Amino acid sequence: MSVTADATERLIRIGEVARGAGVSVRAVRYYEQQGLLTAERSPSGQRLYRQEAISLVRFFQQMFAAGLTSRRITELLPCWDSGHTDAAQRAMLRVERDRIQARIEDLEAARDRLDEVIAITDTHP
Amino acid sequence: MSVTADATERLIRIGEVARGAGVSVRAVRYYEQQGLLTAERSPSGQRLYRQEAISLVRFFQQMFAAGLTSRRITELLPCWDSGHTDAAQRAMLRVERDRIQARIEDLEAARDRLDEVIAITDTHP
DNA sequence: CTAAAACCTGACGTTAACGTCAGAGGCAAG
DNA sequence: CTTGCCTCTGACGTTAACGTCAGGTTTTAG
Repeated sequence: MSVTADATERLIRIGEVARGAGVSVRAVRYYEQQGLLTAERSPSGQRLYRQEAISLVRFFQQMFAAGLTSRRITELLPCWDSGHTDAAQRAMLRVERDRIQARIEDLEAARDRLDEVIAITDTHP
Repeated sequence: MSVTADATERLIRIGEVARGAGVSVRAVRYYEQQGLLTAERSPSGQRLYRQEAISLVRFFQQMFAAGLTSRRITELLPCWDSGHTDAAQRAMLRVERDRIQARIEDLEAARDRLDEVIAITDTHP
């Protein structure tokens, strides 16, 4: 599962990446601008992506949803872009994991709070 | 547990509310501006709050953390401000509860994703 | 009485992840 | 060849919950 380009791989344009991942074309360009995604260019200047880009964008969306910033994601990209990680990166991974876990617990508390209100308003309309 | 003011209740100023709830004074003023919180005024114009305001602000924070907007919170306030709720409000409560639940599941998926990466980078440094 | 601390009302600044618009070029079909 | 869709590069607009600063009044501690 090499990450390096295969000369025979079919390259796709930005619209196909966007549709495939369920985001806007603008978003894909934004990811490139933030250093999350790189693309080759056709002679005329159009961006050309490998298939992998689609799942990568989906992954970005998932991390965004989890509250990570594009900056943080950029810093953590080497962790699965290559097998090479240092201690600092592994530490950052755990920090983010724990941050997500904490947010989950906050949300569960909020949900339980709303459940109480719902129970009261249902019994007591 | 009436919500109406008790003439003998000790009123507090905005700073005490902010410290008590762990937010900024600016935030408390913002909540008033958004219609989340009301205050009496002293003759000189200073805001005076009942003790209840502190737990109310804490509750706002919890709902903000859960992704509710101040607008949504305003719409749902009658659900526990008074015992009087209509069907539309109870429906909104459930919509928000389900939204939170969905976010929890998204975050759990993101957390599990990071756990995988952590496992790999730990075994495979 | 005085100085510090707290409060007041505007009103502009911040941040992140895009949306949206303008103007111009590129590409497959008929 | 031209029609229609896709893509390009700027560059300004959006949103939510405040931060922050200015300039002035009020309350409190000593």
